[in-house]
Amino acid sequence: MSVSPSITDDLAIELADMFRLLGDPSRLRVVLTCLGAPICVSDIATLTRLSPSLVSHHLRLLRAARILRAERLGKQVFYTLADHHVRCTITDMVAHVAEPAETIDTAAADVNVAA
Amino acid sequence: MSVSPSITDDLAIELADMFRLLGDPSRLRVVLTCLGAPICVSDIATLTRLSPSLVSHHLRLLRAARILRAERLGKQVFYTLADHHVRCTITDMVAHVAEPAETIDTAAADVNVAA
DNA sequence: TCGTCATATGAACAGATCTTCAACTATGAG
DNA sequence: CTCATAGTTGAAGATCTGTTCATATGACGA
Repeated sequence: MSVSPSITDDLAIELADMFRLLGDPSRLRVVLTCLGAPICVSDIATLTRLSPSLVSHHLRLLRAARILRAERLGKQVFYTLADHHVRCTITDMVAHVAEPAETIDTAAADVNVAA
Repeated sequence: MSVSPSITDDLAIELADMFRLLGDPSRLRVVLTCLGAPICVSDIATLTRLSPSLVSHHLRLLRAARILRAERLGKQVFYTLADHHVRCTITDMVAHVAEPAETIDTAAADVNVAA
């Protein structure tokens, strides 16, 4: 249930890299645009109201992190989510921001600090 | 199933804020330290090998974003995850970085683009 | 081949942000 | 009250990062 008994620093860095990529509003909007059917760069730019250049810069980072996947069809390149874990991650975070009143955590009941 | 038909820019900004907070290695390590039982600031500092001052700075941001929750017991302040959505978010992202070979997405199967 | 559309890339600047250091508040013991 | 411990806060600086502009690549049609 818990993420892991002990998470190495390397994993923490890798994890942080992923979250950091989703942590920019413009770049996140690019990702959100790719939640549905595969979409080409110019359409992403139109929907997000970002310049094609900027979109391309962001797409390169998202591709490198395997958050998005690219596929060329003729002149256009279509982008989709690389795997469903990213979708779940975003869904969970949406649930978090959507429930401001929910502060009662079920887990971590007893205070048992080792040292 | 999908996150939402259309996500507003405000939500995107709010979402990005959350991800950005998890996007720093030091700050993420602070959060990871709080995955288990409530833990006090000095213990977080020891485990993460960060200065108490820096830990406190990070904790303030994480508290403000309702990622962590604080509770005072005597001189010490104990921190825990504010809700389970954050735990899920991290778990999903761990799954993402742990499975580099998984590039076949179950959703978004057919490429059905007009253009 | 040439021209055009779609996308990608590199350099450079402005703005944000992580970290440190010092000083400050709060709680409890003697 | 005084002291020590635990934690917080503010300012300042070095670093990183998002964005823009200009240029380059790739693909298709004439």
